[in-house]
Amino acid sequence: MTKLTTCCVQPAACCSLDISAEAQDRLVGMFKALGNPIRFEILKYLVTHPGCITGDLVDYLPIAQATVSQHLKVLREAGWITGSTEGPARCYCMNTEAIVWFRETVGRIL
Amino acid sequence: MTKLTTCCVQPAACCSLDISAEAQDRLVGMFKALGNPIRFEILKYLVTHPGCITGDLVDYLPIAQATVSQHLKVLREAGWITGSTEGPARCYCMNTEAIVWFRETVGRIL
DNA sequence: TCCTTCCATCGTATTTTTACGATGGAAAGT
DNA sequence: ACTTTCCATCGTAAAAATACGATGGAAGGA
Repeated sequence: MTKLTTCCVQPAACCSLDISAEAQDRLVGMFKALGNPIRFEILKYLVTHPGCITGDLVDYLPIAQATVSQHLKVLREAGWITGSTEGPARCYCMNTEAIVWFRETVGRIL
Repeated sequence: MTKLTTCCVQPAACCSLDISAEAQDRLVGMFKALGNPIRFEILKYLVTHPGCITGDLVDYLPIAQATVSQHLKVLREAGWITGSTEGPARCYCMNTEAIVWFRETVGRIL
């Protein structure tokens, strides 16, 4: 291994990189899900409009309903949001626990 | 706007969502770049092997040299890492400033 | 100068993502 | 029971990401 340390500082002592394979998969999935402008916009919208339904997002976003649903599914599967049935509609919220976990995990390994 | 707040809690007072369009683009780009298992592995490797060269990563990762270079470019353009020429080789390091910015921004808006 | 090492970029094939319209299921109102 | 509303899913087209081998440029050693 060639090691050249003249070009950058050593990592801080806090960086342990102690992460299980499962946690890493989960984390990468969360990164991937938010690495899309529309999905980021959805999460932003949910911050200011907690409990809104799919139709609200369809009205707000410049894309078709089917596409919004698809993005919501990605965010749900990545754990960023939760959806619950409210009569005929579907109510979406941020998953606060997941967000806390994300922040803590990123803070721990990076 | 239909608002159903029975299904989730209100957002914390800390969540301002105050982010410029440029910052949002940068943030989404950083999310996107790390939303790939290989690139996450690269960043992890750089934490424990700061200042390593491309060849080290090529030896470590199960993919071709051209692909490693491509991933390094993505991480560089997203701001996660910096590369400097060290003779014929190329030395890579995490971009500490960018990581701090990422952590702070995520903490502020989510 | 010539050769070797190191690695970024090009061209391209394959896979994945993103987007849409169409369809249908579930729930509420008539 | 019928209709309407709401939205997830299906099928598919287009765009983007990912992977590879091949090529060539830049730097150092022989």
